[in-house]
Amino acid sequence: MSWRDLRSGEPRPEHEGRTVTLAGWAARRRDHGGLVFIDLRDETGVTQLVVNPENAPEAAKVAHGVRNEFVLQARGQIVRRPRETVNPKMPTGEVEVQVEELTVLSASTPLPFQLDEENVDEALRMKYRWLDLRREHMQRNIRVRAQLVRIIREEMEHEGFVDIETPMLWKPTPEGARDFVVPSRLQPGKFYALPQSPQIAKQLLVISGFERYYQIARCMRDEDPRADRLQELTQLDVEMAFPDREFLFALMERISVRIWRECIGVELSAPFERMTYDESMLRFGIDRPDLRFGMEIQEATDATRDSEFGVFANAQCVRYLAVPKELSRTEVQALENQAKSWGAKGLAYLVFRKDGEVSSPIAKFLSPELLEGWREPGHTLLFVADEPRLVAKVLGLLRLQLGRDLELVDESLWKFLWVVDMPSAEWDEQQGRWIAAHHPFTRPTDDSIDVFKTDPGAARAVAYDLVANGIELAGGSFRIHEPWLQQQVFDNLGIGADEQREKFGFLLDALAMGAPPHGGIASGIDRLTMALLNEPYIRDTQAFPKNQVGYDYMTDAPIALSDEQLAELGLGVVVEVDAP
RNA sequence: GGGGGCGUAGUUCAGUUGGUUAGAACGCCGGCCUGUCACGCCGGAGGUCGCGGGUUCGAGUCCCGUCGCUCCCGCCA
Repeated sequence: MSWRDLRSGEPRPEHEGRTVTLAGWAARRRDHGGLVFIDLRDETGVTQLVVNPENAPEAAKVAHGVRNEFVLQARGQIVRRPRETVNPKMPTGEVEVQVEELTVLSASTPLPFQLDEENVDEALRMKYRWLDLRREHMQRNIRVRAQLVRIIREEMEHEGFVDIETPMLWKPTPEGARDFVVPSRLQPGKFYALPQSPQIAKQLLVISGFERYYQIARCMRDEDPRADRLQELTQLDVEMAFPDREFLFALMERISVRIWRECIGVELSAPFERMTYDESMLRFGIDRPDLRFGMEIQEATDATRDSEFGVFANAQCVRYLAVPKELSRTEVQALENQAKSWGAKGLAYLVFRKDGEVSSPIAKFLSPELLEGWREPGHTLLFVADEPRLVAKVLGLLRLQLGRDLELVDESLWKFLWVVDMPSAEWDEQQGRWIAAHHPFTRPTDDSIDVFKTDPGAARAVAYDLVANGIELAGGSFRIHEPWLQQQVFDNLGIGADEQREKFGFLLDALAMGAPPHGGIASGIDRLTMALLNEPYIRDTQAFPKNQVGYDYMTDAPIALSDEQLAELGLGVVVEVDAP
């Protein structure tokens, strides 16, 4: 049977006189005792039903009993509304349906929250996600996400990339993020891992002769979620043989331009700007700079080397932000607390007041020439003195926070850029060793291969990130295709020969059997949607997200397993935890 | 693991210096209503103020603890 021959967003004056059947949800009922109006909603829009007891007494009886979110089917005639009752606010506002038959296809209990309510507690929204998703805002997010994936697929297919699925059950790897592990019934006591990314699989596919691979891939990482990152994510995963960085950049730029144009009607200018990692860290204190506002980090290490202020004179690095506001002591105090929570030991400041005065507890330690050089009336200089990486981090975070708080950010802008010449390795404070900055398969630049031995921090990789408005949208690299080089990089990272064999033997074997030069890029679909729609929370780009501790309000997952299930898997639970 | 914020009807919130029976709006229930579109009008139900302890004649309010959520740092190759 046919449920409807017209959808709720469609009725127009040209349909006048047609008898149609509509079906959808009762968004709102206005019951006048006699006449009843019902706004019928489906995914295409809303149409007003009018039920008149004089014409349709049975339908009127049904209509009186309709409540919010009942699912209805209505048969009736499309009529032009009397001129004074036209509703210009709705696309179908010139017409309405005079209902002859009204059927309740499905009732609804009273709702835990109203669909048009704002600021509803997120836990409640998640518990009743099927209601939450009915809201216009969420419908838009999920649909735009689908649209963006469609554009990506079109572009990838157009360039001859082949869509290949890779396993969800893979080998646990201690490098990188924590794995979600999966026990095995047929192999008791052994475990798979859910993929953090299809990184090795896609390299193997290119080695297999699929010169251009792509996948819209699900990835899982057992790390703490944030507003902009979740344990489960979806990424566009790309790999190609005989890689060409310019080709990959142009491809991603083409995809970005189409997405911004077709989804939100914004025209991006490509090619995107490029900036080296070092420059980004120096000027913005972060590897994904937000270029929508200035207030760049300023260098003061040499200038303060001989100052009488011991903190400056003795510090490895002194840098500052020139904040375009005379901050109060209270404001500076709050910022200092913030800075301390990020690891700074303190926050020195100079306020250049508009009246020409300088107010600062440290001014007396600084030479008049220095102060004159910095003088900028109406500004507050915020200094951090420490080792360079910490200085960059703290000032970078302060810059972002002040950019938001002082509304320095021009929200109308879209500032895309490529960050290039990424470092090869990073010092891991906790482990006390160098670890791969991107991943251990990333290709060092030719002259970095030897540099690593003497100065690991200076070694660069053929790696790049795509950044928009301070959000990392994509990241990729060229990979190592020579077994000897891969072994050497493993060596450099302190992964011994036995460990290499045990964890990555299959990769080393594959590299030894005709592996072409290859490289690629990956782009988080959730993050992309978030950036595109200016959504503050990445959760609202997924249909069924989990909360900050990985809990699913709707299904109650994760749950404890029964003793039988555990026994079958050969598992025992050591730590008893209460259900959330 | 650490720091900040929040927790009061179904929902969103208010609740003064600690002081009568904890309020409003929306939603829900009943009644009236034939041109509304956030329909309107009348009436009603609905609360362990997250939980536990303390101070006090008296605690939603103050103190301590705890739980939960959220934002951030760590972590996220």
